[in-house]
Amino acid sequence: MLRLSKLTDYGTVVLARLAAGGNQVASASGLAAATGIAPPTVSKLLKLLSKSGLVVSTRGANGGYRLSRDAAEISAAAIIDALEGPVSLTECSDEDSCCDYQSTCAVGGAWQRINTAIRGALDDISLADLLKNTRLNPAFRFAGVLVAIDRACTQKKSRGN
Amino acid sequence: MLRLSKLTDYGTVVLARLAAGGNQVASASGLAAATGIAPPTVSKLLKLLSKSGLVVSTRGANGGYRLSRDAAEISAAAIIDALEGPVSLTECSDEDSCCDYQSTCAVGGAWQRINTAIRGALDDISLADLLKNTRLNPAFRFAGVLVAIDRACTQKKSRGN
DNA sequence: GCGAAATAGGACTAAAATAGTACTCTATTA
DNA sequence: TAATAGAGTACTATTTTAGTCCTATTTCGC
Repeated sequence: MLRLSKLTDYGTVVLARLAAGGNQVASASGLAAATGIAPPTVSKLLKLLSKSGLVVSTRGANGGYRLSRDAAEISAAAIIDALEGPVSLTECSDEDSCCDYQSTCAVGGAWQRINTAIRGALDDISLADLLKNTRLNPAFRFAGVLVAIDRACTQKKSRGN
Repeated sequence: MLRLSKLTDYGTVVLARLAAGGNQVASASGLAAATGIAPPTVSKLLKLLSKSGLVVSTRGANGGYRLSRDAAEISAAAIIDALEGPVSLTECSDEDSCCDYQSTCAVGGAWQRINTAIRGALDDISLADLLKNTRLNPAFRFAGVLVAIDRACTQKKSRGN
Protein backbone atom coordinates (compact mmCIF):
# COMPACT_ATOMS: atom_id res chain seq x y z
CA MET A 1 0.00 0.00 0.00
CA LEU A 2 2.95 2.29 0.53
CA ARG A 3 0.77 4.58 2.56
CA LEU A 4 1.38 7.98 4.01
CA SER A 5 0.53 8.20 7.68
CA LYS A 6 -2.70 9.84 8.73
CA LEU A 7 -0.75 12.62 10.36
CA THR A 8 0.75 13.57 7.00
CA ASP A 9 -2.67 13.46 5.44
CA TYR A 10 -3.96 15.80 8.14
CA GLY A 11 -0.91 17.97 7.76
CA THR A 12 -1.68 18.50 4.09
CA VAL A 13 -5.20 19.49 5.00
CA VAL A 14 -4.03 22.00 7.57
CA LEU A 15 -1.51 23.52 5.17
CA ALA A 16 -4.12 23.66 2.44
CA ARG A 17 -6.43 25.47 4.83
CA LEU A 18 -3.72 27.96 5.69
CA ALA A 19 -3.07 28.58 2.01
CA ALA A 20 -6.76 28.86 1.20
CA GLY A 21 -7.20 31.45 3.93
CA GLY A 22 -5.03 33.89 2.02
CA ASN A 23 -2.13 33.09 4.27
CA GLN A 24 -3.24 35.27 7.15
CA VAL A 25 -2.20 34.33 10.65
CA ALA A 26 -4.49 31.59 11.95
CA SER A 27 -4.56 30.02 15.41
CA ALA A 28 -4.25 26.30 15.96
CA SER A 29 -7.74 26.14 17.43
CA GLY A 30 -9.18 28.08 14.52
CA LEU A 31 -7.58 25.70 12.04
CA ALA A 32 -8.88 22.76 14.05
CA ALA A 33 -12.40 24.12 13.83
CA ALA A 34 -12.02 24.78 10.10
CA THR A 35 -10.73 21.33 9.29
CA GLY A 36 -12.59 19.17 11.77
CA ILE A 37 -9.34 17.68 13.07
CA ALA A 38 -8.90 17.44 16.86
CA PRO A 39 -7.24 20.60 18.27
CA PRO A 40 -4.33 18.87 20.06
CA THR A 41 -3.50 17.03 16.87
CA VAL A 42 -3.54 20.22 14.81
CA SER A 43 -1.35 21.84 17.42
CA LYS A 44 1.13 18.98 17.26
CA LEU A 45 1.20 19.14 13.48
CA LEU A 46 1.81 22.86 13.41
CA LYS A 47 4.67 22.53 15.86
CA LEU A 48 6.30 19.97 13.59
CA LEU A 49 5.72 22.09 10.52
CA SER A 50 7.08 25.11 12.33
CA LYS A 51 10.19 23.21 13.36
CA SER A 52 10.94 22.36 9.76
CA GLY A 53 10.23 25.87 8.60
CA LEU A 54 7.15 25.29 6.50
CA VAL A 55 5.08 27.58 8.71
CA VAL A 56 6.14 30.43 10.95
CA SER A 57 4.58 31.00 14.34
CA THR A 58 3.73 34.14 16.23
CA ARG A 59 3.35 33.84 19.97
CA GLY A 60 1.13 35.76 22.28
CA ALA A 61 -2.31 37.26 21.89
CA ASN A 62 -3.45 37.41 18.26
CA GLY A 63 -0.65 35.05 17.43
CA GLY A 64 -0.89 31.96 15.31
CA TYR A 65 0.63 30.35 12.25
CA ARG A 66 1.07 31.21 8.61
CA LEU A 67 2.94 29.68 5.68
CA SER A 68 6.60 30.64 5.57
CA ARG A 69 6.47 31.04 1.79
CA ASP A 70 4.10 30.93 -1.13
CA ALA A 71 2.05 27.75 -1.52
CA ALA A 72 3.63 27.23 -4.94
CA GLU A 73 7.03 27.05 -3.24
CA ILE A 74 6.08 24.26 -0.87
CA SER A 75 6.48 20.82 -2.41
CA ALA A 76 4.78 17.63 -1.39
CA ALA A 77 8.25 16.24 -0.70
CA ALA A 78 8.89 19.03 1.81
CA ILE A 79 5.63 18.30 3.60
CA ILE A 80 6.34 14.60 3.82
CA ASP A 81 9.92 15.23 4.92
CA ALA A 82 8.66 17.50 7.67
CA LEU A 83 6.10 15.06 9.01
CA GLU A 84 7.62 11.66 8.34
CA GLY A 85 11.33 12.29 8.04
CA PRO A 86 13.28 11.78 4.83
CA VAL A 87 11.51 9.77 2.18
CA SER A 88 13.14 6.38 1.67
CA LEU A 89 11.77 2.98 0.89
CA THR A 90 14.34 0.88 2.66
CA GLU A 91 16.73 1.22 5.54
CA CYS A 92 19.74 1.27 3.24
CA SER A 93 18.49 4.12 1.09
CA ASP A 94 18.83 6.42 4.07
CA GLU A 95 21.95 8.48 3.79
CA ASP A 96 22.91 7.94 7.40
CA SER A 97 22.27 4.23 7.20
CA CYS A 98 24.74 2.17 9.18
CA CYS A 99 24.92 -0.41 6.42
CA ASP A 100 28.56 -0.53 5.34
CA TYR A 101 27.80 -2.64 2.31
CA GLN A 102 25.71 0.05 0.71
CA SER A 103 28.19 0.73 -2.07
CA THR A 104 28.34 -2.90 -3.10
CA CYS A 105 24.80 -3.97 -2.27
CA ALA A 106 23.03 -5.86 -5.07
CA VAL A 107 19.67 -4.49 -4.16
CA GLY A 108 20.46 -1.02 -2.92
CA GLY A 109 21.15 0.57 -6.30
CA ALA A 110 17.81 -0.43 -7.70
CA TRP A 111 15.87 0.75 -4.67
CA GLN A 112 17.70 4.03 -4.87
CA ARG A 113 16.66 4.47 -8.50
CA ILE A 114 13.08 3.93 -7.42
CA ASN A 115 13.58 6.28 -4.53
CA THR A 116 14.89 9.01 -6.79
CA ALA A 117 11.93 8.65 -9.13
CA ILE A 118 9.52 8.92 -6.23
CA ARG A 119 11.29 11.96 -4.86
CA GLY A 120 11.14 13.60 -8.25
CA ALA A 121 7.41 13.09 -8.42
CA LEU A 122 6.96 14.51 -4.94
CA ASP A 123 9.13 17.51 -5.74
CA ASP A 124 7.02 18.34 -8.77
CA ILE A 125 3.80 18.75 -6.82
CA SER A 126 3.35 21.92 -4.79
CA LEU A 127 0.85 22.83 -2.14
CA ALA A 128 -0.66 25.20 -4.69
CA ASP A 129 -1.21 22.24 -7.02
CA LEU A 130 -2.98 20.42 -4.24
CA LEU A 131 -5.36 23.34 -3.89
CA LYS A 132 -6.13 24.48 -7.40
CA ASN A 133 -8.99 22.63 -8.94
CA THR A 134 -11.41 24.32 -11.25
CA ARG A 135 -13.86 21.45 -11.39
CA LEU A 136 -14.69 21.87 -7.73
CA ASN A 137 -18.21 22.28 -6.53
CA PRO A 138 -18.12 25.31 -4.18
CA ALA A 139 -19.59 23.20 -1.41
CA PHE A 140 -16.44 21.11 -1.48
CA ARG A 141 -14.09 23.98 -1.95
CA PHE A 142 -11.51 23.26 0.66
CA ALA A 143 -9.29 20.27 0.82
CA GLY A 144 -10.15 20.07 4.49
CA VAL A 145 -13.74 19.29 3.78
CA LEU A 146 -12.85 16.70 1.22
CA VAL A 147 -10.40 14.92 3.40
CA ALA A 148 -12.83 15.07 6.29
CA ILE A 149 -15.25 13.16 4.10
CA ASP A 150 -12.53 10.74 3.14
CA ARG A 151 -11.73 10.24 6.79
CA ALA A 152 -15.31 9.50 7.73
CA CYS A 153 -15.36 7.02 4.89
CA THR A 154 -12.27 5.27 6.17
CA GLN A 155 -13.79 4.96 9.59
CA LYS A 156 -16.95 3.52 8.10
CA LYS A 157 -14.89 0.94 6.28
CA SER A 158 -12.97 -0.18 9.33
CA ARG A 159 -16.13 -0.48 11.36
CA GLY A 160 -17.42 -2.78 8.65
CA ASN A 161 -14.68 -5.33 9.24
CA MET B 1 9.51 7.84 5.52
CA LEU B 2 7.27 6.06 3.10
CA ARG B 3 8.69 2.72 4.07
CA LEU B 4 8.08 -0.71 2.73
CA SER B 5 7.16 -3.22 5.42
CA LYS B 6 9.77 -5.71 6.56
CA LEU B 7 7.68 -8.50 5.12
CA THR B 8 8.05 -6.99 1.67
CA ASP B 9 11.75 -6.64 2.25
CA TYR B 10 11.99 -10.30 3.21
CA GLY B 11 9.79 -11.22 0.26
CA THR B 12 12.25 -9.61 -2.11
CA VAL B 13 15.06 -11.57 -0.51
CA VAL B 14 13.21 -14.85 -0.86
CA LEU B 15 12.35 -14.16 -4.48
CA ALA B 16 15.92 -13.14 -5.20
CA ARG B 17 17.10 -16.40 -3.66
CA LEU B 18 14.70 -18.36 -5.82
CA ALA B 19 15.93 -16.57 -8.91
CA ALA B 20 19.58 -17.00 -7.91
CA GLY B 21 19.04 -20.72 -7.46
CA GLY B 22 18.41 -21.13 -11.18
CA ASN B 23 14.71 -21.29 -10.53
CA GLN B 24 14.64 -24.89 -9.43
CA VAL B 25 11.96 -26.03 -7.04
CA ALA B 26 12.95 -25.07 -3.50
CA SER B 27 11.18 -25.88 -0.26
CA ALA B 28 10.12 -23.22 2.21
CA SER B 29 12.45 -24.61 4.86
CA GLY B 30 15.36 -24.66 2.42
CA LEU B 31 14.77 -21.04 1.50
CA ALA B 32 14.53 -20.16 5.18
CA ALA B 33 17.91 -21.75 5.79
CA ALA B 34 19.42 -20.02 2.77
CA THR B 35 18.15 -16.57 3.70
CA GLY B 36 18.28 -16.68 7.48
CA ILE B 37 14.64 -15.68 7.78
CA ALA B 38 12.46 -17.62 10.22
CA PRO B 39 10.84 -20.63 8.52
CA PRO B 40 7.21 -19.81 9.43
CA THR B 41 7.68 -16.32 8.03
CA VAL B 42 9.13 -17.62 4.78
CA SER B 43 6.24 -20.03 4.55
CA LYS B 44 3.76 -17.23 5.04
CA LEU B 45 5.46 -15.11 2.40
CA LEU B 46 5.51 -17.90 -0.15
CA LYS B 47 1.82 -18.55 0.40
CA LEU B 48 1.10 -14.89 -0.32
CA LEU B 49 3.35 -14.86 -3.36
CA SER B 50 1.76 -18.04 -4.61
CA LYS B 51 -1.72 -16.59 -4.20
CA SER B 52 -0.80 -13.67 -6.39
CA GLY B 53 0.85 -15.88 -8.98
CA LEU B 54 4.45 -14.76 -8.61
CA VAL B 55 5.56 -18.22 -7.58
CA VAL B 56 4.01 -21.59 -8.32
CA SER B 57 3.84 -24.31 -5.71
CA THR B 58 4.15 -28.06 -5.93
CA ARG B 59 2.68 -30.05 -3.09
CA GLY B 60 3.80 -33.31 -1.63
CA ALA B 61 7.19 -34.87 -1.14
CA ASN B 62 9.92 -33.15 -3.21
CA GLY B 63 7.53 -30.27 -3.69
CA GLY B 64 8.30 -26.64 -3.14
CA TYR B 65 8.17 -23.30 -4.86
CA ARG B 66 9.62 -21.76 -8.00
CA LEU B 67 9.13 -18.49 -9.86
CA SER B 68 6.14 -18.51 -12.17
CA ARG B 69 8.09 -16.63 -14.83
CA ASP B 70 11.50 -15.25 -15.63
CA ALA B 71 13.01 -12.89 -13.05
CA ALA B 72 13.14 -10.16 -15.70
CA GLU B 73 9.36 -10.42 -16.04
CA ILE B 74 8.67 -9.81 -12.35
CA SER B 75 8.51 -6.12 -11.49
CA ALA B 76 9.04 -4.51 -8.13
CA ALA B 77 5.48 -3.22 -8.42
CA ALA B 78 4.18 -6.78 -8.72
CA ILE B 79 6.10 -7.84 -5.63
CA ILE B 80 4.80 -4.93 -3.59
CA ASP B 81 1.27 -5.44 -4.86
CA ALA B 82 1.43 -9.08 -3.82
CA LEU B 83 2.71 -8.39 -0.32
CA GLU B 84 1.18 -5.05 0.59
CA GLY B 85 -1.83 -4.75 -1.65
CA PRO B 86 -2.16 -2.15 -4.41
CA VAL B 87 0.30 0.70 -4.19
CA SER B 88 -1.44 3.93 -3.25
CA LEU B 89 -0.43 6.84 -1.11
CA THR B 90 -3.83 7.84 0.13
CA GLU B 91 -7.18 6.21 0.69
CA CYS B 92 -8.77 8.06 -2.20
CA SER B 93 -6.20 6.93 -4.75
CA ASP B 94 -7.48 3.40 -4.36
CA GLU B 95 -9.69 2.45 -7.25
CA ASP B 96 -12.28 0.83 -5.04
CA SER B 97 -12.29 3.71 -2.59
CA CYS B 98 -15.71 4.51 -1.28
CA CYS B 99 -15.04 8.22 -1.63
CA ASP B 100 -17.72 9.49 -3.99
CA TYR B 101 -16.06 12.86 -4.41
CA GLN B 102 -13.01 11.36 -6.06
CA SER B 103 -13.79 12.86 -9.46
CA THR B 104 -14.04 16.37 -8.04
CA CYS B 105 -11.55 16.17 -5.19
CA ALA B 106 -9.10 19.06 -5.03
CA VAL B 107 -6.31 16.90 -3.72
CA GLY B 108 -6.98 13.55 -5.32
CA GLY B 109 -5.76 14.44 -8.79
CA ALA B 110 -2.37 15.56 -7.58
CA TRP B 111 -1.85 12.51 -5.37
CA GLN B 112 -2.81 10.35 -8.30
CA ARG B 113 -0.17 11.99 -10.47
CA ILE B 114 2.38 11.23 -7.79
CA ASN B 115 1.02 7.74 -7.50
CA THR B 116 1.35 7.15 -11.21
CA ALA B 117 4.94 8.34 -11.19
CA ILE B 118 5.79 6.01 -8.33
CA ARG B 119 4.09 3.11 -10.03
CA GLY B 120 6.05 3.82 -13.18
CA ALA B 121 9.30 3.68 -11.29
CA LEU B 122 8.32 0.42 -9.62
CA ASP B 123 7.25 -1.11 -12.92
CA ASP B 124 10.62 -0.33 -14.44
CA ILE B 125 12.61 -2.38 -11.93
CA SER B 126 12.52 -6.14 -12.30
CA LEU B 127 13.60 -8.87 -9.95
CA ALA B 128 16.48 -9.50 -12.37
CA ASP B 129 17.60 -5.89 -11.87
CA LEU B 130 17.59 -6.41 -8.13
CA LEU B 131 19.93 -9.34 -8.58
CA LYS B 132 22.40 -8.31 -11.21
CA ASN B 133 25.30 -6.37 -9.84
CA THR B 134 28.73 -6.80 -11.26
CA ARG B 135 30.49 -4.90 -8.50
CA LEU B 136 29.60 -7.54 -5.99
CA ASN B 137 32.19 -9.23 -3.85
CA PRO B 138 31.44 -12.96 -4.18
CA ALA B 139 31.09 -13.21 -0.43
CA PHE B 140 28.09 -10.93 -0.68
CA ARG B 141 26.70 -12.50 -3.81
CA PHE B 142 23.14 -13.07 -2.78
CA ALA B 143 20.68 -10.41 -1.88
CA GLY B 144 19.67 -12.60 1.02
CA VAL B 145 23.00 -12.19 2.70
CA LEU B 146 23.04 -8.47 2.18
CA VAL B 147 19.62 -7.93 3.54
CA ALA B 148 20.38 -10.17 6.48
CA ILE B 149 23.21 -7.78 7.29
CA ASP B 150 20.91 -4.83 6.87
CA ARG B 151 18.42 -6.46 9.18
CA ALA B 152 20.97 -7.06 11.90
CA CYS B 153 21.98 -3.45 11.52
CA THR B 154 18.42 -2.27 12.04
CA GLN B 155 18.13 -4.34 15.18
CA LYS B 156 21.36 -2.89 16.50
CA LYS B 157 19.98 0.58 15.93
CA SER B 158 16.72 -0.04 17.75
CA ARG B 159 18.49 -1.57 20.71
CA GLY B 160 20.51 1.60 20.90
CA ASN B 161 17.44 3.71 21.64
C1' DG C 1 -1.87 -48.91 0.97
C1' DC C 2 0.97 -46.33 4.19
C1' DG C 3 4.11 -43.08 5.96
C1' DA C 4 6.98 -39.14 5.18
C1' DA C 5 7.48 -34.68 3.22
C1' DA C 6 5.69 -30.74 1.68
C1' DT C 7 2.17 -26.94 0.90
C1' DA C 8 -2.67 -24.63 2.29
C1' DG C 9 -5.16 -22.19 5.25
C1' DG C 10 -6.48 -20.07 9.21
C1' DA C 11 -6.26 -18.58 14.13
C1' DC C 12 -3.69 -16.64 17.48
C1' DT C 13 -0.09 -13.86 20.27
C1' DA C 14 3.33 -10.42 20.98
C1' DA C 15 5.62 -6.41 19.85
C1' DA C 16 6.12 -2.09 17.75
C1' DA C 17 4.58 2.06 15.60
C1' DT C 18 1.13 5.52 15.38
C1' DA C 19 -2.39 8.55 16.88
C1' DG C 20 -4.18 11.24 20.06
C1' DT C 21 -4.33 13.66 24.78
C1' DA C 22 -2.96 16.31 28.78
C1' DC C 23 -0.29 19.28 31.28
C1' DT C 24 3.11 22.78 32.34
C1' DC C 25 6.05 26.47 30.76
C1' DT C 26 7.15 30.69 28.06
C1' DA C 27 6.22 34.69 25.18
C1' DT C 28 3.44 38.56 23.57
C1' DT C 29 0.00 42.00 23.42
C1' DA C 30 -3.77 44.86 24.99
C1' DT D 1 -0.80 42.33 34.58
C1' DA D 2 -4.12 39.34 32.79
C1' DA D 3 -5.47 36.92 28.79
C1' DT D 4 -4.13 34.56 24.74
C1' DA D 5 -1.43 31.61 22.11
C1' DG D 6 2.56 28.72 21.04
C1' DA D 7 6.59 25.30 22.98
C1' DG D 8 7.81 21.33 24.97
C1' DT D 9 7.27 16.95 26.96
C1' DA D 10 5.34 12.89 28.75
C1' DC D 11 1.81 9.63 28.67
C1' DT D 12 -1.96 6.37 27.03
C1' DA D 13 -4.71 3.89 23.83
C1' DT D 14 -5.24 2.03 19.48
C1' DT D 15 -3.94 -0.06 15.41
C1' DT D 16 -0.86 -2.36 12.54
C1' DT D 17 2.67 -5.55 11.77
C1' DA D 18 5.43 -9.47 12.65
C1' DG D 19 5.85 -13.81 13.86
C1' DT D 20 4.13 -18.53 15.53
C1' DC D 21 1.41 -22.63 15.69
C1' DC D 22 -1.85 -26.04 14.47
C1' DT D 23 -4.60 -28.89 11.42
C1' DA D 24 -5.88 -30.39 6.81
C1' DT D 25 -4.59 -31.77 2.22
C1' DT D 26 -1.61 -33.40 -1.47
C1' DT D 27 2.05 -36.17 -3.48
C1' DC D 28 5.95 -39.27 -3.70
C1' DG D 29 8.43 -43.47 -2.58
C1' DC D 30 8.53 -47.90 -0.46
